Amino acid sequence: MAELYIRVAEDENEEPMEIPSEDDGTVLLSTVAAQFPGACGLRYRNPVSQCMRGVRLVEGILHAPENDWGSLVYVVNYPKDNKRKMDEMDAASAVKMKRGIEKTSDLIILGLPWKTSEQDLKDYFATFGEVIMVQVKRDVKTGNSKGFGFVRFTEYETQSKVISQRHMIDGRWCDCKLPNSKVLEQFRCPDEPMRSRKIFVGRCTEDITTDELRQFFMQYGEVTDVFIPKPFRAFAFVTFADDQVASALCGEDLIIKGVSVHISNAEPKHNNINQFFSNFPGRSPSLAAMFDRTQYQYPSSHV
DNA sequence: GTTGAGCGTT
Repeated sequence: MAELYIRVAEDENEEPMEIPSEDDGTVLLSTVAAQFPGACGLRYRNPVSQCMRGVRLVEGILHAPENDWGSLVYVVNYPKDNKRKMDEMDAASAVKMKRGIEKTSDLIILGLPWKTSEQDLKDYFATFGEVIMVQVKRDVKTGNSKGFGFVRFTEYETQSKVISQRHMIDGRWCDCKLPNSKVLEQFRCPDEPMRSRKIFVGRCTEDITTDELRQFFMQYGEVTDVFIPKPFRAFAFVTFADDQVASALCGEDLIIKGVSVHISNAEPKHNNINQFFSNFPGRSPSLAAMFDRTQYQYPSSHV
């Protein structure tokens, strides 16, 4: 079935290097990157059409075309360009390309019946468009639903439609909204440099390993470190070679192994507007947003 | 074993 090694080169005309595959026939992007630092994927020339084709990449795992790598030579992709050395602007724009102009967010679903399951949610919301994540928040001890959950769609249009109306789910009216955390982030200045190469990955589940985090985040840029505190505390740190990659990811919700993790600055504890305003019951998002903006009118050297 | 406004085990 699967070959032990596949042939990979920086360029179609260069001498290929043999790279080992996994037992299931897939190839880890990290294995490719071990030989070609900064690699973010593979492509190959389709012998029939003579066009270049991309190799499927899912969460750091490269999948053989038609279940067989064959003896083709696979060419390494680098972020944005074929250039091994990307400049700083390219690093940031490569990430921005990935998230698009109108990015989708997790939506909070309020008012769920206690009995509603994740499958129920998926079945219901799939009638609006492709669903990539659903969660029902539960009591960790009892497993009982807390009556709210989250959903994420592929298409921004689907998200807009879902927000615009009420939803009858299992006999109760429910509301879908942007979570408060997102409302504040909307006003975050995306070009504000962070100067840190390290990101905080919140809402991790215990089954996500350092290897999986590394393989997942490699698609955005070269990963130099992954740290998961022990004992388990539901978060991790990932460090990139390039601070602009880290900066561009901040505020994102990314889906790893079906769970929505939240990316933020790695050292926000003392300077977190979100937490500051969450101390006020009846807090005003617009007030928070104004405060947020004033933060960015000052040079960040004193922060 | 209950409940019905909220905000996701930093």
